[in-house]
Formats: sequence, C-alpha cells, structure tokens
Amino acid sequence: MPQSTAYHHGDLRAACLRAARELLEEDGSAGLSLRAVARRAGVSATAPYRHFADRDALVSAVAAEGYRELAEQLAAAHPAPSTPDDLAAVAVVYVRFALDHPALFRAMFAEPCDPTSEERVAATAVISEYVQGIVRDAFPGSDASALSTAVWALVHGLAFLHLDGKLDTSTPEVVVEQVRAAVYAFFTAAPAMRAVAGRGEVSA
Amino acid sequence: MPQSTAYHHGDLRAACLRAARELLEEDGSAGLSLRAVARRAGVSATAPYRHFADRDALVSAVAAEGYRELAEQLAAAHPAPSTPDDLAAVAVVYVRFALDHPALFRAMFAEPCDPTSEERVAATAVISEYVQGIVRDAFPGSDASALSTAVWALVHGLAFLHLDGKLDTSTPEVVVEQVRAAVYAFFTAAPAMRAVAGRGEVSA
DNA sequence: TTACGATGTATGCACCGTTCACATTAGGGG
DNA sequence: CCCCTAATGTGAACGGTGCATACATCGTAA
Repeated sequence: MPQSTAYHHGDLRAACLRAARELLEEDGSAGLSLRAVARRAGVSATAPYRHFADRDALVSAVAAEGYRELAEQLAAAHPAPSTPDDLAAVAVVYVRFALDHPALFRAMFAEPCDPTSEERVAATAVISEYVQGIVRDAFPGSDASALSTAVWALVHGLAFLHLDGKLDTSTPEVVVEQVRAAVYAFFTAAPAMRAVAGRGEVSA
Repeated sequence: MPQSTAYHHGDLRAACLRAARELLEEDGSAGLSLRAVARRAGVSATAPYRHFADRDALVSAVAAEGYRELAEQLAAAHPAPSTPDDLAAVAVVYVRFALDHPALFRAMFAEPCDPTSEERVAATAVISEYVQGIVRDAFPGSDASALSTAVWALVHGLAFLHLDGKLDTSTPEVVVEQVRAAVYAFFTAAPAMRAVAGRGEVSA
C-alpha cells in the first residue's frame, strides 16, 4: 500500500476507472482516451494495458459500474412500485440518471453488449430482472415478459429522446413533468384507443 | 460536368455522403473517418473540408439523410394507423430500420441534436410530427403531446434495446414478435394496472 | 482575356490506440 | 536471508486520425 517508490502504483485498475469516470463527466465520451486516463492516473500511456485488454474493455468496465449505480438508484426510488405514480417516480429516476451522467449513460448503451464481457451482461441482467419483478407484482394477470419489455422500452426511450435533445430539457422540472405525463398518458389513453379501434380483446 | 481533367470532382459533396453511408454499412461507426471518406471518393484527405466544416457536420448530414429515409419508410408502412395492429406494424418498421442500418441509426441519435444543424433539427421534427399526427387521429380525446411522446419513446426504446443486444435479436421473426407483443402488452395490461392501483382517473 | 472565387492538394501538427522490448519491483521458494 | 520469477510500469515506435495552413488548379464572369 505505501508507495515507497512511485514505480508501482498500488491499485492502477481502480485509479483508471476513477479517472475514466471523471473524464466522462468533464469532457464527455470524446474526452475518454486511454492516454488521457493514463495521464490522469499519473502513469505512462501504456500502463493501463496491464489491466485492460484494450480501450473497449475499459469502457465496458466503466459501463458495468454505471449499470450497478443505476440499479441502486432505481431500487432506492421505490421498493415496490405498483401505481402509475410509483412507476412514474421510477421512470423519473431513470431519466434523471441519463441526464445527470449523459456520457456514462451513452457508454452503457452505445455498443452492442459484447457477449464476452460477462461483467457487462450480468449488470444489465440485474436491471432487466428488476423491471420484470416490478411488472410481475403490479400486473399479476399479464404477460410479464412482454409488458416488462414495453415498460423498459418506454422509459429507456424517454431517457434517450431527452438525452438527444428531441424533447424539451430546459429545466429539470420540465423533464420530470414530461416523463410523468408520458407515463400517465399510456394508462389513460390506451382504453381510448381500444374504444376507437372497436376491439374488445387483442388477438394473440 | 464531364471531368476532362480529374482535378475537380464534379459533385464531391454527394460523393462524400455516399461514401460515408457505405462505410457506415460496411465497417460500422468506427470505420467512418473523414480520411476514409476522402479515400473512397478518390480525393485528397482534406478535400471534404470544402463541403463539410468538420467531421460532425458530415455525420450530421448523413444522419439527416437517415431521418428522411426513416420518415419515408414509416409513412409507407401505414397511411393512417389507428388499431393496435396498425401501430405495431409501424413500430416493426421503426425497429427494423434500426436493425437494418445499425450504424446509421446510431449516428442519427448518438449525439445531442446540435441546434446549429438546422438540417438535422428539421428532419427530426418531421418524425415528431408524424407521430403526433397519428396519435391525434387515433386518440381524439387524449393529450396528444404527452401520448405521442410516450408512443415515440416506446418504439424508440424498443429499437435501442434490440440494437444494444438487451433483447433477443436472433431472427427477424423473433424481433417482430417481440415488438408486437410489447405494443399489445400496453393495450391489454394498462387497464389491469388501473384495477390493481384502484384509480379511476389520474390526477393532472 | 484576365482576374477571381471556388474547389482540390500537400504538408505538418498533435493526438490516438496499440505493440514490443525493456526496467523495476514485490513476494515466495531455496 | 537471498535470489528468481512473475507481475507491473516505461519508452520508443508505427500507423491512423482530425484539422489548420499554405499552395495549386480551374470554371466563370467582367
């Protein structure tokens, strides 16, 4: 632990992850270069290669961290959401996470989930199961798999549309209200459509 | 127009866009470099700068093209979708577009919509209005703004989750069925939740 | 015809990811 | 205790990139 000489860093891997996070927050995805990470960690340009196979591996590790944090914040938002209000609150947390850490969020979803990056696959599975758990409890009689996909997609899409400037993001309050409105809209308008469409039940 | 000498290209801007599209399809976003575009257009590395301020401008132009194509395909999918079946069909086209042109789709939504890139803003506005038009017609009594946001977010989220490998994309049929199931799930499960939540109407 | 503005070229700089040979050091087996 | 090996960090180098700058070429309009 004590670095009598400065040659060996001690925990370079952790230092790289921290540096990468900082760069991501400060300069966006563009600023995250392996060399910049090394510089910030006070180490030579090629040192990180002892801990990460390549740049992608570093990004994947950072993304996995992001997944864990997102999962934490979602769980903290509401223990067992069941009403539209609850769901909207969770959705707000999801979108807020994306807007608070835009570059990290992009890193989390920018590239196809490499099947070789087990850390990353496992981390996303946690979120997927969290959503499924909510849906199973809140909608006992429904197709939990399909509906949880739909719910995740709705919230994920809201996050990305906001992130990409397709929706108004002028103030946090505006965003919150938009997310709430979108979630509510689903639960109020869906029956309206069924009436318009004149369909009692939907075919399998 | 005939290039007696090869010095002047004729229509380098269009050639660059075409080359960029090809590179995007062949090598993904990573392969799209200004130099590669110039090479493919058979021109010096810095020639494209006469037609695009920088790399971002090129990407924005390609993205704008993508928006136009997507809008076309959506419009062609169904003239006036109103039933869940119709909406699901449109959603399938949206998701299929993303999966057929993954790198292009990412380019379209990867970076914040630069307010200076009017071409890009205008192109996304077309899609936004298309969705709003559908919602206005299909859900006469609802908050068209909020609901169209929700619908776009649902479909957009489905596209991205598939693109990022968070959902099964093994065969096109599987994808189609997942999208249809997710869309249907909304219209069948939403009332179920309202029952569970015990709410007649949602507060403003 | 000639001058000019638009278009394409050549060169150079700083940065990037990555590889490879090498230096340093921690920690365990004699 | 010492030395040897494996892990870790260094340095130089290669090819690629975006971009700025100075220069060459050419269509066109006065």
